[in-house]
This record gives sequence, C-alpha cells and structure tokens, in this order.
Amino acid sequence: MAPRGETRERVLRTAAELFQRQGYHGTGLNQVLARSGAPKGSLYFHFPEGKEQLASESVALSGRTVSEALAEVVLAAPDGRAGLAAIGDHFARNLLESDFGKGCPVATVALETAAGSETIRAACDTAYGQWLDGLRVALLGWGVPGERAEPLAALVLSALQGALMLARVQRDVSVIHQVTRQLAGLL
Amino acid sequence: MAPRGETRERVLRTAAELFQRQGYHGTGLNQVLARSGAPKGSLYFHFPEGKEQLASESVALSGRTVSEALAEVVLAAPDGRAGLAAIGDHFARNLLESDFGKGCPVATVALETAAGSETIRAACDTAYGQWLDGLRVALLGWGVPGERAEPLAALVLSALQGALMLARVQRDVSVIHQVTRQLAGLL
DNA sequence: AAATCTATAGACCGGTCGGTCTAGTCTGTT
DNA sequence: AACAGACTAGACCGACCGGTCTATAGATTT
Repeated sequence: MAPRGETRERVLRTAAELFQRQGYHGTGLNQVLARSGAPKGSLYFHFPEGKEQLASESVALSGRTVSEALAEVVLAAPDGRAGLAAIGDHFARNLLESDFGKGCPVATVALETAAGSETIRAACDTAYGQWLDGLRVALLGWGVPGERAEPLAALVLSALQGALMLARVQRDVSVIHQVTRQLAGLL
Repeated sequence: MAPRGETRERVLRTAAELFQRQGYHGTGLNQVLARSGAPKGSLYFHFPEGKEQLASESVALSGRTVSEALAEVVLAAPDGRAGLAAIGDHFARNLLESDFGKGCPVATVALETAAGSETIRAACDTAYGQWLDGLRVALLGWGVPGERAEPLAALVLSALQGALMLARVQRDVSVIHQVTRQLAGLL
C-alpha cells in the first residue's frame, strides 16, 4: 500500500493537470483515476464531496503554485519592465512546452463553473485574489505610486489572462509578449 | 412543419446561448434539442458533422453578432475614451442582465476546445480576428497612430477578455470599468 | 397522380458519466 | 493476539452522452 497521504496528493496533482488541460466538464473522474492509478474508493474517501471538491482543491493548489512561481520571478527581476517580461515568458514557455495544452490552470474551470458551482467559483476567486495581491505588492516594489498599484494590478492580470487565452486560440505566443511589452510601458 | 430554414436557425441560436452559458462539454445536445423543440433527426440533417459543427457555427454566429454590436457602439462614440467605456458597459450589462451567466460567447468554448478540436479552435480564431480588426480600425478613427493601432487593439481585446472573466468569477462588474478606464488613458 | 426531395420525428445504440456500496487490506494501539 | 481506524479495491448503478437509423410527413416537380 502507498504511504499515508501519498494517494491523495497524487490524485490531486493529476486532477489539477487534467482540469488545466481539458477543463471541468471535459475531464472525467475515471480518467483522473486511470492516470493516477487510484481506485474509485480512494477518491471518494479523500474527496467525499466528489468532483466539485476535487476541482476546488485543484484550483486552490494551482493558485498556490502560480503564486509561488510569480513571487520567484518578481523577486529576481531588477525592475518592472523585466518583471513583466519574465511573467510573460513564464506563461509562454508553459504554453509552448505543452504544445498549447496548458494555459491558465484556473481560467477554463472558472469560466465553465462560475455560474454553476458556488464552491468552485469561490476557489477561483480566491486564487485570482492571491495573484492580484502579489501583483499589487510587486508593482509597489517597482515604484508604482500607492494609489495606482491596485487598479494597475487588475489591468495587468486581466491583460495577461486575455493574452494567454488569445495565444492558445492563435497557437502563437507572440500576443503575450506584445501585451506585456505595452504593460511595461505603463510603469 | 416549420418554414424552410427556420429550424436550423432556432437550433443554432439556442446552441449559441447554451455554449455561451455552459461551455462546450457542459452543454448536451439533448438539452439544445429540448430547448429549441427540434428532434434529433433534424439536428443531424442540418449539422451532419454533429456537435463540433454546431459549436463551430455557434461561435461564428456569436462572432458576427459581437462584431456588429461593437461596430454600432464604436460609431456612436465621439472619442476613444467614450468608445472604450461604451464597450465595457455593453459587456457589463450583458453580465448583469444574465446574473453573470453570459460572459464572452467565445472564450469558454475557446479554452475548452483549443487543444482538442482544430475545427472549433479555427472558428474561435476567426471570431477574435474579426474583433481585433474592428478594434484596430476604431482606434485609427480615434486618432491612434497607424503603427500603434494593431498592438493596442491586441492589448485592449486581451484586457477586456480578462476583465470579463474576472468579473464573472468575482460576481462584480467593477473590474471591467476599472480596466476600460485605464485603457482609455492610453489613447 | 406519381415520384422525388426536404425535413421532421423519435426510438434506439453502445459507451461513459458521477456516484454508491461492500469487501478486503493494511497500520498502529492495547 | 485482538481490535479499530485508515485506506484501498473495484463491481455496480441509473442517468445521460453523442450519434445512427428507419419511418414518415409535407412540399415540389414531372
């Protein structure tokens, strides 16, 4: 038998990746189980509220992961221009490495479930809230005046999310760089 | 029997709205048929390639509809600031009137199917291409220099798409206005 | 009126969905 | 050794999925 807690982790990570690639309704529990090697009983033991709980926790996990990656990138950037470019590069690389399969790990699920599941919507809201806060702090660090930081963070996150989606649809990451370059010009 | 071509139209319109609200995988053909009152045989008579064709044509229809609405709004706007505000208002109103059910009619389907169905991805790409072009022309009309119009159109569309998604997740349209106000400042 | 074409009508198909249930197998405690 | 709780294992369920098929009704042509 696998070590304590190991199965839950593996199922959650597998689910997070599949939700990112295929969305909520496009991902079947049987697929998650087949890929993670767990039986159905384990899934409903660890996630008694079923698919909704699995998706909520997947979104939360992805939210934390991106937050951490964002923080790393931001800390390593000498200024805002470089920071925004690095964030764009990060997402663009993920896109290219997965043949445009892995976009934003939250967006697809968010759009699919925002109106249908309050639980998942709240998880997505929390994730985006974390990113907004991280961006706001980063902007302050880059010399953006205090009263400009919050709206600018919203603009940056919106534009990034939109560009990430356009890039998937166009199968071309150049729109990401085009957008981050213009955002950098605002600092 | 219904007049010629009337059933096809009704099915297509119903499908477009359901895809907009629930996405591709979240919308069942039986649901489309029940709501439009058409039998299954009619669906596969008018859309012999099935669900993919129905989604592609729905996206194309929504693309045209939004293009036209965009053109109207743009023509009525005295300047760029007013134009961007009007575009934001348009989407925000749709969101509020549908209790945050109807966001971008293309985005959800686009994210769900970009990697899985080349046909649908191409339809989404075409729709966004039309919007980009419409925006580029509008920006030119508002005095944006020629070489700035294309990248700025990409930024505006990206930011709008992102803001529209954030607004659904937050169940609050204010981020849309926050974003369009800042975009207007760029003109 | 016969034939033909367009479109409707819905029963039916195998497969998959999310979810439940019971049985069994570990591990740590006493 | 006996027991309890944690966890695995997968058969099984009704519902629904997208898609196919045959039959038929209405309009159009000959």
